Amino acid sequence: MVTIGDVARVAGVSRSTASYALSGKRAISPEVRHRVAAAVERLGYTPNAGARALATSQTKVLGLLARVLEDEFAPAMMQYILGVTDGARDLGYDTLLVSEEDGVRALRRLADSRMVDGFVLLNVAEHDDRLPVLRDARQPGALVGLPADTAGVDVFDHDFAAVGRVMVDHLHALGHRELILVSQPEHVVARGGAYVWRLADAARQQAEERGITLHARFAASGQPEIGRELDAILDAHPGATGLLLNNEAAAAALPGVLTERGLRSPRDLSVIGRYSDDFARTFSLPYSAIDSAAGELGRLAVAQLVARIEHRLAEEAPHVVRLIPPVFTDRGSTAAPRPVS
Amino acid sequence: MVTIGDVARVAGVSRSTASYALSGKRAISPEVRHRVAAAVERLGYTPNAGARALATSQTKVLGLLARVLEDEFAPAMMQYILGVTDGARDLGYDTLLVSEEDGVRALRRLADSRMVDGFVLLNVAEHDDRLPVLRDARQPGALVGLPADTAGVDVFDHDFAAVGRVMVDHLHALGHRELILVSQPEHVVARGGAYVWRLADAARQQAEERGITLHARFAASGQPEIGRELDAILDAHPGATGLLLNNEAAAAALPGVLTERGLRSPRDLSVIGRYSDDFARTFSLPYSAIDSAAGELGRLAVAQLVARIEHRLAEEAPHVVRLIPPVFTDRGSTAAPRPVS
DNA sequence: CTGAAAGCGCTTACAG
DNA sequence: CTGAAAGCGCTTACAG
Repeated sequence: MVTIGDVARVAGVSRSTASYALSGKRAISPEVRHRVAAAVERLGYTPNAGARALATSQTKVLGLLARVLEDEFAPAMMQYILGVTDGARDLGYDTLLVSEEDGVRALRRLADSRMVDGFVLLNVAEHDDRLPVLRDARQPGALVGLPADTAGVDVFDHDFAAVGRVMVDHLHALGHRELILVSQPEHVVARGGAYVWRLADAARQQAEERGITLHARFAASGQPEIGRELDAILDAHPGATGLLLNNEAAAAALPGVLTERGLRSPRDLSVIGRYSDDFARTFSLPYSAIDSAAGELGRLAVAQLVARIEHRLAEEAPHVVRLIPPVFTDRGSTAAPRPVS
Repeated sequence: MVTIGDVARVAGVSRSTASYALSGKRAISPEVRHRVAAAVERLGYTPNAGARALATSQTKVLGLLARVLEDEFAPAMMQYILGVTDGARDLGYDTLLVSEEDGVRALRRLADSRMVDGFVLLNVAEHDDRLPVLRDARQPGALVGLPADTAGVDVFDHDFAAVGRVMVDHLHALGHRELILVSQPEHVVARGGAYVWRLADAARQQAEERGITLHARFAASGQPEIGRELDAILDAHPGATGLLLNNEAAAAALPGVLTERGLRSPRDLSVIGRYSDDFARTFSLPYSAIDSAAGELGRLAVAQLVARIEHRLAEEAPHVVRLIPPVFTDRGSTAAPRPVS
């Protein structure tokens, strides 16, 4: 293995000079700098990451803690992860991805062994058991997902409350007076998916303020249950003219359900979903939908985290809670309700 | 930070003894072993990963090189990644995930800086530019995806040729004599997705052997193009009674297309797809399909890689090329073709 | 502008 | 069964 000692010897300088020439941390004569650069080039030198980490207490690695809840659709996490890994690389960091069941253990292991300079937590729950450990760690952390207690961490998430309000307002403005909201399965919520509540509560409150009816329901995250459940939900609320879907599986199942019932959207039913353009395009989800870019959230979290790691933030800079606003993509699945016959 | 020196002092032994007590690499008196364990417990000691890596030349980290081709559906990669990260953890390794555009650079960086003990490459192309670099690296590598030249690496992939044969045979046995195969977009293939060819070639050959007709077509990876293209393809081959889909977007778009045309599966058209149960469930893909578990592939690759890293394989143990067989999931979308009227 | 030396926190021959 | 010491490959005060 070629070390900085080899570089120094070939360049005819001391190891410290070689090191400084590479880091640029002190003035070096142009002549020496070139000799060192040539030696590096000739020998194909790359610093040993472990040695550097030991000497500097910096690993240039970020820990990314993913978390797959039961019944959650894991692939949906990919966009967040790519946002983090790409964002990290742009800032000079690599990313250690951890998916193990026991996030607390993983966090402790990476923190205590000094494998990473900071953490990004994905899929953060309302009362996430990883948070106390993160606050104890010497490395800073940024979250994707809004917990109840945001002390000591930087937080980034979609503004789910705004999503709920936008959904309701959009249909209300078109003249709808009775809506159904289909959320993700209740036990996903129970496991910590507070975002489901944030959206539902805001929708309910907005409906109340507008003086319209909102039926809020949970539903399965896949076939065959979701098809039957949608049918039952539509049966139960024959007066509803608008359907809000916070559940990708429901959006995918709905076209078939409507066809079976002889219904068409938006003629018989206005529909607004919540899913990414990417999913809509690949899986033919045909409804107008609200989303905000997942990758952007990952990048934001990383940028803030790296700023803290590198102390480009004042030591006491307040932690941020940043909720990014929803974006509405119109696919023509909403219209004024049909006049009551 | 608490170091092994602290542990040694508290336990009243030398640092080497403390180290040996922890590693178990030499006999230690029970008494001393307990004192060391107690000290570790009391101080909350965890070895510094960088220091250990420097001393042992082992990082206990695997490099995972993902690669997202243009127009590929990134989330589909998630299952492979989770197979790798979970598999690695079970064997005592962490995973550094790299998604950067320039895989060659990334590979070189991780290899030369000694950040990882081995590599897993995802989405390996027929002539993958990362392979020469991997062969030059001192760390071993395992691939998910079958390249043209498999020298010096362990290879794991789906048996796409078998998938093609199974698809054709299944419909041939039911009495079909004219089939259509819809593959992924041609430029995905051009970028290295040789698996598309492997499936298509095998299907074509099998059709020939069976004496039946197979029309092979490429199609878009999403809406709105895919819907129109499916329509055009069906228009072009009115005599076809069976449809083979190596394209998730096509499977998602087909129900709507068939409904529009007043057709039903399997009555008017037998359909076999290729996608995971997970996708089928979440996105209401209704067709019988062939797949093999992506996560398993990731785990297999990691297991073999770790065996090499830890020299549990004879130094000259031949590299493996392992193709895992397809599994058919029947969703009732195939039947005998209707008698010609 | 440059060099000799100490130190980061481990592991592991070497010696007893 | 245990300890003193060297060494892994860097960086960075200290000295000139």
